[in-house]
Amino acid sequence: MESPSEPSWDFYRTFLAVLQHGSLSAAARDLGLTQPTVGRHIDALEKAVGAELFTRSQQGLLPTDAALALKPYAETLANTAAALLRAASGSKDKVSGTVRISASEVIGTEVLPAILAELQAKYPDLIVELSASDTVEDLLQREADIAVRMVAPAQEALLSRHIGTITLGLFAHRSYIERHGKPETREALRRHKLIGFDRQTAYIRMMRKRYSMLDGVSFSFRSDHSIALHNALRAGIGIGFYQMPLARRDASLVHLLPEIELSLDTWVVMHENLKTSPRCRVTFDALVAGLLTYIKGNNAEEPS
Amino acid sequence: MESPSEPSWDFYRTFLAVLQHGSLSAAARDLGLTQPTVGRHIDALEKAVGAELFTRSQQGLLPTDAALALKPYAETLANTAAALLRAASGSKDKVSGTVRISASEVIGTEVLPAILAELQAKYPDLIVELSASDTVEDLLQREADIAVRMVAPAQEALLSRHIGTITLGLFAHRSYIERHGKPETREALRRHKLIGFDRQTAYIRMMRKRYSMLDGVSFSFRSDHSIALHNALRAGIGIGFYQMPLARRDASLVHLLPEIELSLDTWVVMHENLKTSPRCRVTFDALVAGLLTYIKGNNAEEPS
DNA sequence: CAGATGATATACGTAAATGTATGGAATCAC
DNA sequence: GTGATTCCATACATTTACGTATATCATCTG
Repeated sequence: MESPSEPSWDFYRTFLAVLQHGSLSAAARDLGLTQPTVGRHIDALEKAVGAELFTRSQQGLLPTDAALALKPYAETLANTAAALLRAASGSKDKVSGTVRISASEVIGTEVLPAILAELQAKYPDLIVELSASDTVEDLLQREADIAVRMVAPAQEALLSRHIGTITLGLFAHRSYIERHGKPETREALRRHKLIGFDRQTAYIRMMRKRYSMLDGVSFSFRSDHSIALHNALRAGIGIGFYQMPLARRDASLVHLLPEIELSLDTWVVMHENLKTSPRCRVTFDALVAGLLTYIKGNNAEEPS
Repeated sequence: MESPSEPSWDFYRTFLAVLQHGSLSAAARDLGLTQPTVGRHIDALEKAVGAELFTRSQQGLLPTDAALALKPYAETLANTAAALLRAASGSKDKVSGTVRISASEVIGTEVLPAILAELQAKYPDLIVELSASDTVEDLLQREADIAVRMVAPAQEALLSRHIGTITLGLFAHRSYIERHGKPETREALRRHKLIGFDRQTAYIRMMRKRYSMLDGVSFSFRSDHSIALHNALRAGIGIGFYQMPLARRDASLVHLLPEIELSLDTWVVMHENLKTSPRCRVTFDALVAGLLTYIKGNNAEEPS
């Protein structure tokens, strides 16, 4: 069926490693191979697809357009291979093996650890991989098994559970208020230091839409890193949005202008095929339960 | 990073072949390997994932539950690898290489060949793979590059072009009318032989919804194969739905009860990443243009 | 019931893929 | 500028993986 015989699938793995590391040697180190072997793999793949994939130089390999065009396919292969191994890990009946979770930076770093700690205490053989990033990972491409999402799951073949809305309010650290005073009106905000987003990822663009009420306001501290923003706020650099349930845990944070409120609708999503897997099922349920109790903190209003 | 080193990706290919063919020997023939090699691959993979994948017997290998659970992953790998090779085929500027098209059986067998013949006459280096099936192939999983769909494309990351609606009417072959007479009312239909669908695939389920107006009617000839239905109708077995533009080509088909009409909304869909590929671009445009002229046949009503 | 066919498993020689070692060229540090 | 580092390329040795051949068993065929 194939004309001269399909190239080895291992070549794709090597190809991706070279693409990611930028050199034969670095790729070889990562793969546990040697540099000549990696070079041979690339040679063979180039001959198989009939195109130059890299322009060789002594400080590394520069990918050609053809190589960049193939990159997403190679990434899908890697994701799928990893997902296959995850699916194979652990036994069919017991809760064991690896499950990979994707969540936003804030949720992943501030909220999930406690939930997952409890889960792992209950199931000692369960291995959790947590990807805390504001770039949405694709469940259909098996980049993760379970995701906590702030956007409604549009795709079919995904099993999703609606959690509710996480409310965000304006907060500042006590030390900031002591130094700069407390803004009592929306207009007063313009005279304060505001903390906000920098780069535009898909996730942040969605956030910005909800922030539109403050369009005129300019941020004096920007970062595309949610955690950096959180730390800046807690360090007293300025005023920014903060998840209410999180703020309730930290008495040194002051709630400002309580009438300003944003809400993030939240879902837990899993690939349908995984619902028969005990470890995924159990993790899914734990995330749903944990996030529900987390959200409960929204209802109790904090006195300023 | 990996504990003892990831298994070779080639093992997954071998694994899938064994799963599909049901024996080491058959898989070996398909892959261009030998039976001992395939056996070693399976052994190695079983050891790597730590689970039995097949129960060996002398008349073949029976997949275990674990193997079946891994099958979809292996299939995705195969699809992606094939898509990568397709993407790599041909040069960047010229229209050459392979493009894989998915369409329904009727469209794929009756309509597309003419369109694609013209396309290939224009671009002799273009290789077309046509999958004519009523099971929807997933573009996100790279099972095909371009698809002709009868459902609105919900998923993002897909570039789609709306074609319009294909109208279907009730038809019978002239020979059938001569033998059984021509039904003039909807009630009269109950005394006639009707041709319709059998099994329920996702595609057919969607069709059935549109057929609901005829729910009470029972089909006297059923098949899950659209082409078989077409041929049965043309052979004078009975009355069935037929795409109007197709019926206009065959003078021996008689249009019955013209007030009964169904419509299939039609799209041409392609993965967004492929829009820079000349061969996909050109094929996409040709399909859009060809289907638009095909649909034009709807407007001119045929005298019964 | 005998023979053909097709399946897995094992033994063994060979070819292919990998690793080791070395050379040469570019970049960086001091 | 000189030494250290990092990279790719090449030559050579070795291990690994593959194919061939064969044995054995089950099933289908006449």
